[in-house]
Amino acid sequence: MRLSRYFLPVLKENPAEAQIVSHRYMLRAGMIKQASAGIYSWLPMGYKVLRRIEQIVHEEQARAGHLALLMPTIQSADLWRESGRYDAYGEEMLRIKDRGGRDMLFSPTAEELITDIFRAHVGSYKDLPLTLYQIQWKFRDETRPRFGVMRGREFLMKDGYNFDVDKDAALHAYNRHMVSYLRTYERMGLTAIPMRADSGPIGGDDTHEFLVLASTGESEVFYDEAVTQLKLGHRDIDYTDRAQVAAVCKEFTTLYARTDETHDPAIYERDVPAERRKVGRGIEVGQIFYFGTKYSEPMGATVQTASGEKVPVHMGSHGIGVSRLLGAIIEASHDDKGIIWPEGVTPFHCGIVNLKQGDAEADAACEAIYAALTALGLDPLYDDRDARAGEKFATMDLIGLPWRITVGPRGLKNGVVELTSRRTGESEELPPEQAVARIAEIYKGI
RNA sequence: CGGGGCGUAGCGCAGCCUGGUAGCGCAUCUGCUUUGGGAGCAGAGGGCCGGAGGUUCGAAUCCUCUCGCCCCGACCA
Repeated sequence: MRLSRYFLPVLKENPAEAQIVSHRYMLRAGMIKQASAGIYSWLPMGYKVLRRIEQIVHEEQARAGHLALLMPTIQSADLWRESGRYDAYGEEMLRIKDRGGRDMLFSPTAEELITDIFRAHVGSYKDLPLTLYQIQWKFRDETRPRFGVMRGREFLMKDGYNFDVDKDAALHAYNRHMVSYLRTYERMGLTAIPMRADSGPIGGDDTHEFLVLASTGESEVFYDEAVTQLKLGHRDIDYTDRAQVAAVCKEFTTLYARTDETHDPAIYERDVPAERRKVGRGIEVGQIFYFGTKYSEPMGATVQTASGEKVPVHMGSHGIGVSRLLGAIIEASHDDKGIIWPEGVTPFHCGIVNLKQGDAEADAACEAIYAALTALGLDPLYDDRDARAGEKFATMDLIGLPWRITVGPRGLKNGVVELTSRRTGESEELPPEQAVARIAEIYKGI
């Protein structure tokens, strides 16, 4: 993409309403525009990152054997009356009447609808296990939306639902989700720690929240410092292997890590050596639940077992806050100049800064680098504006592309361009072809 | 939902107390000069001051109502 042809309305000054860094930078980098309280338009660059995050979520869900589908945002109240949640959910649910006076709602979550789909089409234990998920907009009419996309009223969420024949199988689904989530967050450059949590209105016995440590987080967290060192890495995982998946979960949930809701000082002090006890704040970027037959029983979602008996299926639900992740990633990765995108989610793989637009040699060198990167399947952003170097650098720093190739007459005289890491600020001079090769190398396998 | 605050040009703000026909910086457009970290000079365009009533000869400014947004707290898969 050429910046002169792109829509990137960057702001030089901080918008008054933005209090936290991710909100400020998302507005300043031209990623979002507020439409009303807690509701945002996603401008091209914000939308690009959003889609990138979605894609990672999809890929990791597919790897775990889960199936994508899409359910409507507007749902009939009838199903919600059946589960009893139409009255129980409260003011957070946006209620609407259609022209026929029928009660409708904007879905805050989809247990009812997915259960309805399941009971209509599945009747045998042979069809299990089954895990269906979607990435769809949700609406929760929060009394006080804030922090930009971190706590909006409308937000994009991945919500998944597993259906299993018994509790053991459902707990395997739970574990499978935990592992797939760990991998998902790691690919985005995040350290998200699973913490034992409260089940809240969804109900159920087992639930973990995934927290990204950040000083602006809404939850207070207590943890063993060693938990932040755990890494899934590229290890091979067979998601159908119950023992292997359970072992990974054990590895990641044995060390103490809890939110203030479930924090137990006695256990904390008993199990965590004093020098490793950490108290901080975290951003909740996902949660997984096992809730058994809470919805399948009242809604009649049953399967026949091998012995011909009809039993309610065991279910769980699993969410990732996709739009919130943008905020969380920025909170976890920025400096005083702007965003620093991890390679896994960056909107463009690298920036090309032409220091002297209009100079025949510099223009030609930039075009050649642009073409070479594009030919390799990479997506560069070429700042071809007729602007001064300082402005181009400031823009690149703000929007946070992890790598920058700087091209100017001075370097070209010696046959070199500059390759700069946004994260470390370190620069290296090398011939254009080598710079291109280095970028290609960096993104191999990401 | 309780408490506090703010709506004036695309963004950031001043003017309001003490009514007299709207201003600054950045951005935008034109021209010239510049060109390795948000350039300089000269010129130009852009706002019925959130909305509706009221007081007044006259309202951005005073009064009433209303809408929107932000902050702290409560709330929150």
